[in-house]
Amino acid sequence: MGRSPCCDENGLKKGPWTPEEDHKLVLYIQKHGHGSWRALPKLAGLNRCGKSCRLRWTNYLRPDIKRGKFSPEEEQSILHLHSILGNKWSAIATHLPGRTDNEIKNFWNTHLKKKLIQMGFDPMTHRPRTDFFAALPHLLALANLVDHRPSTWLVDGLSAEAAKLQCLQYILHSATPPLADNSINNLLNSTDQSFPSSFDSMNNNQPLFNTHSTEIEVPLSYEQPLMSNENSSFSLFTQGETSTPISVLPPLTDMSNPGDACSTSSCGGSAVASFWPDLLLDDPFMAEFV
DNA sequence: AACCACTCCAACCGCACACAC
DNA sequence: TGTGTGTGCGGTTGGAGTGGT
Repeated sequence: MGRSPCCDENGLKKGPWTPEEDHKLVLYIQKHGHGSWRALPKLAGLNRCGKSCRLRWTNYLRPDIKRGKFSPEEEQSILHLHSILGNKWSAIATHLPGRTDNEIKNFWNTHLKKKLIQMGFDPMTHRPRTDFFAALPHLLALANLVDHRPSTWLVDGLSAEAAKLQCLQYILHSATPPLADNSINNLLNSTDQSFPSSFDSMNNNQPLFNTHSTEIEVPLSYEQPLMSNENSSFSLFTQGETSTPISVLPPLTDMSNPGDACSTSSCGGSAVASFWPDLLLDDPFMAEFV
């Protein structure tokens, strides 16, 4: 099972195709079909390898290829299919008539992937990013809230330490459900190209994640401006399937620029660790975070 | 006008798999 | 079963195009 040597052969032309080459290839395939790609170049009078001919035909010269910008519907389809299939470009292409896998791949890499990253989503999982630096400002903000919260704000029977742990669990857990496609598309279709981060949603006192459903809720601020401060309380923290509220946090008012959290020395490991109970530090996985 | 940085996409590369012998 | 060939696929790259200074 060796590699095809066709592209390694000397004397074969590489690089951009000329109109004459295109014409020869189209003429030959229209007349004879492509048959064996390896044999085709010689038969068609082309100084190219078969692989190059196949690529040129399937990605550019095929008569059923649709060219031009991707429509919003196509964009939505790609997002949906990618969330299911991953980087299976050829499989995605079969659902988009007239589009090639290469075209879809390029569109993904140059547009959609960047949009998702800009929005704070992992383009591979379609979930909010859970890496340390993305999660850290959440952790710091919530840890601060709990630390400075009067005890009456906590549900009876739960210590502040337990609440902190549940905060962390909530943050990490809330990132696990797949992002609903309509949520992604609502974000992508937003006229504001500077997509808000999850912190913006927190500034507007809107929960980014709905803990009672498997879908992530699109904050109202993404779709329409908030009319007032109604619904200003932070969402209930729930614990697994019991959905038992463990605390209700008031609006976040001290996060005018939470993204700056990592630019200060307070971002250091020891400072972060001081917020969390020792049991977190004992856990090898959690120790990675603190 | 010249230069630079950045974007975009056509084309290439190399791996994996199916199949024939 | 092992080997060679043909093809498909996903990742990567080079250069043309574009916009900013």
